[in-house]
Amino acid sequence: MKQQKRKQLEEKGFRIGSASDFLELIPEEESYIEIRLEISGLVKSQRRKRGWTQQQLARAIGSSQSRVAKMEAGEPSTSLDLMIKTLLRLGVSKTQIGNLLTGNLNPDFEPA
Amino acid sequence: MKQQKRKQLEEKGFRIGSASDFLELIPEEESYIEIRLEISGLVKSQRRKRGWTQQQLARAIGSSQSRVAKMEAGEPSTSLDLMIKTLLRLGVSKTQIGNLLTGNLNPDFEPA
DNA sequence: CTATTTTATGTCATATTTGACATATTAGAA
DNA sequence: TTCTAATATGTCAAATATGACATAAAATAG
Repeated sequence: MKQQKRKQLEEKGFRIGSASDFLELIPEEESYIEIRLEISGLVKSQRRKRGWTQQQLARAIGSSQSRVAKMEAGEPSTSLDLMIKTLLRLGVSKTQIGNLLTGNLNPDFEPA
Repeated sequence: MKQQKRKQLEEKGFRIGSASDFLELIPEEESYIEIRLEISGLVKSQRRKRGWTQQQLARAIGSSQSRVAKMEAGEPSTSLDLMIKTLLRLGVSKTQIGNLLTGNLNPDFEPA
């Protein structure tokens, strides 16, 4: 029942293309949403790691608590740009963000 | 003369914070722009690798040639979201995007 | 070189994102 | 439990991104 997943995403506000006959997400759409969710998840985990409230983080990036909540929920109303800026403000490096996407568990890993 | 760099970015449309006394970009702003430029650079190189014109790529993502040009130039008027969607449409994987950010030269590298 | 294709740049109406705010829900402590 | 801090959810005006279009500049043939 892929219909379920599709509905959930659309309720969240994602615009999903008509895709295949079985109404599955095409791989690109899956990957795109996956990337957003991983990034937003990192925002949440890093904020917590630093013991900050959403309110504190919001001030640090010149935004509001509700925006941070939406960002951490991966809502489509928040951009990857804002998420990346937020991660950087949290002290997360470009390399760490890269490692998140490659699936490497060690955030500070660097290839030879 | 960091002033120069700052001016160039502002002419391009980037909004730069007041930053330090020497009007340098704070590290986060540097990193953010760096990330955007690396991503946009990958769009350009991958499009070329596939022998596509900007017009062709534009059609593939439901956009326009001018938007692709701006994206490849890393102009602030184009979002990371659009760049990522574009890369995925070009067949670039999440892992490859990650490797770009970690600085790994081999796009298909995966850590043990 | 000239013609043709490709890419860059500027503008604009529309669409989406944004911070701010109110308020609901949840988590955690006493 | 009740009280309180934290987080989630909904709305909205302002800010920003977007596709489309025109046209300039640059690249590439021929």
